[in-house]
Amino acid sequence: MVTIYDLAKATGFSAPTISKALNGNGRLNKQTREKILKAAAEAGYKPNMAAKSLSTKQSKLIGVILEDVSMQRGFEHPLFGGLLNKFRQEIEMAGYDLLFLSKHFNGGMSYIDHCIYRDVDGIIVVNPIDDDPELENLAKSGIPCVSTNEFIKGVCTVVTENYESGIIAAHKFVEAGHRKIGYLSAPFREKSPAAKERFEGFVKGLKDCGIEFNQKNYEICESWTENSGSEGMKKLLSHCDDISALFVTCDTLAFGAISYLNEIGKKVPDDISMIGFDDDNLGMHSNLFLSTFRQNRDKIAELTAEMLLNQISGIPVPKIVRVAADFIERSSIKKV
Amino acid sequence: MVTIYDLAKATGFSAPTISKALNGNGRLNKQTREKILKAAAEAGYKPNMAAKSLSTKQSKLIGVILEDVSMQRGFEHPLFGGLLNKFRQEIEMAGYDLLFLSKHFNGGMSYIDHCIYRDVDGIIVVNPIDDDPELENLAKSGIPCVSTNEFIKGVCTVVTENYESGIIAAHKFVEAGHRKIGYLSAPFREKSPAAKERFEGFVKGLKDCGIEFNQKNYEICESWTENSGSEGMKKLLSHCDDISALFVTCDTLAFGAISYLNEIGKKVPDDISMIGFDDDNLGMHSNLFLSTFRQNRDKIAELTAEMLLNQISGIPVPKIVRVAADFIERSSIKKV
DNA sequence: CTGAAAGCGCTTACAG
DNA sequence: CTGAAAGCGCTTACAG
Repeated sequence: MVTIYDLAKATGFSAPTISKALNGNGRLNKQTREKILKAAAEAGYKPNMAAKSLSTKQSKLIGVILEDVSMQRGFEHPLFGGLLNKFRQEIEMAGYDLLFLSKHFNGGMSYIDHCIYRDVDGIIVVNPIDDDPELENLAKSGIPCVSTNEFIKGVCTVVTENYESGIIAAHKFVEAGHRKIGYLSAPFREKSPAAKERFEGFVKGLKDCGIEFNQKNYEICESWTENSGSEGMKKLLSHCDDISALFVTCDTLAFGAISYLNEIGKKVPDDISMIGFDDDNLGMHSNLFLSTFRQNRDKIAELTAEMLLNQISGIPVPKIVRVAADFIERSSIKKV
Repeated sequence: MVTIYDLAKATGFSAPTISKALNGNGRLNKQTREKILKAAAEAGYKPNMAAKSLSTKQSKLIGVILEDVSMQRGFEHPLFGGLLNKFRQEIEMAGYDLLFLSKHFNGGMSYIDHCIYRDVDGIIVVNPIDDDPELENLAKSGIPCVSTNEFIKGVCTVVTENYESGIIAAHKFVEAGHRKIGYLSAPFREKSPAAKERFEGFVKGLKDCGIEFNQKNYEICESWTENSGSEGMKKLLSHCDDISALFVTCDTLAFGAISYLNEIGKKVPDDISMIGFDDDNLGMHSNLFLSTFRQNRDKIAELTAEMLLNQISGIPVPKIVRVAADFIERSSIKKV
């Protein structure tokens, strides 16, 4: 391992001068800089991050909170995996590495302790545990923090245009001639606006078309899993109108609903049209038939990275940024 | 931020003594230790990893190489995501964090440079770029290293029992009465034994049953994607016997093959029985009908973590450990 | 059992 | 433009 002292000896300059040359900051004679850079390259000098970190108080580490409690798929989650891939690319270009924050670390550290321990420069909350009280503490800790699709007090966030998507879904159904329309919802959560906003947008969209949403045609599933989609569908059918179309908060639930419908001999879209949300990979093999919304993972990741990096640099950032979802039309909507 | 010097001042002991108490190493008076620990807890002392790392030369960081070139799904890859979830849990209990190694870091660092920069204590190669020359350099670097399902010179590895699985697949088909059997393969790669071993096991399995595998019934796809599965299937059908059963190296290819078969009006398993490999999430919504093998992600992750941690501690580890895959019988095999 | 000294590799003011 | 001094927070021999 070659250090700046080796370079100092080799070039005849002092350690601080080597440091300046390497980091490109401060005034320095052009020739001096070049000589040092050349020596560094020849010697195969690699900076040591621990030393840098200790003296600068910057770890160049971004903490990630990704607790996939709702779907239990961890890295395999349909949205989070893709989002994180892109986010990682973005921050890597700026010299940052990802560090997954954990509560189970080293026999039960809190997120904050983990952050302090590793001196993370910033945090991205991709998917936390519902209403985890630790999150607001994180926000208060002063560590730059940004979330995706999650409202946390004091934390700026990038959120999909759920409301607008709901409106679009309603219009799609109405345009296809549907009038008796149902809604199968994921559970509402205070901090995660998806379920609520999609529903409200949907009701608004129907209203735009002169249709009052009928509460009889509404049901909330117990969680975000496929199974609860099946059960929710069963419950919904037990009290709803003879609906010809159904909007479902997410594809996972939609697939569960479809399974149940198939069980009782009903087909999508012949008997009931359907729109989901997420463009879940799981759907790729239903012969890509479920119309759905695809959250713009790349855009969300880019904006999140930008906002976090700006915060770290002390540049003010907006509290909320919205990103449109793309409607993906496939064959689950029947014209009537 | 409270440091060991603060604790030294508060308790009247010296910094080295504080350090000993905190780390539980070296001889120390029991009361002294207790007094210091109590003071540390009261003051809310958190160790600083950068400082620790600088003086001990241990970062408590495990580098991860995960370049999903073949399927391009990154974190969303069917096997790697799950494997990494579990691996992360294991090493976190030992106080290690994950650090994703990248070639694009900071404008193009090599893996090794990234490792040196962050001083990683060990490396797990989950899925590298095919025949990346950098890998052998990593092995030579002396940093403890372990791979999964990948043969790299000088690196110990945990591999699924591909050969044995191939045998099982053959037996399943034969037991169901099939005689004219085909094989649709992923491309062979020198370092990744999956495709080759599965095929060889399959041929052996047929032989066990007195059936000589007919090379006419064999085709290799161009990559691991669904599309190439469709194309491979098309090619296979252009020259094979009237096969009634087909083993496919992986589910992704199998799904592509099924798509093509459906296109030309053939059904699985009515017209052709099929077994895949991976228990890919993608399959969950084909109503879970494709029989397949599921690699034991948890076991692989546990063993990988154990081997890496042992290596870091200087404990010798075996070169290769094999883990059985579970055959998952669903409804894609028709009795004839 | 405990502490004084030195060091890990780098950077930050501050002089000159 | 360049360097001497000190410091980041912790640990490692080595004395005593």
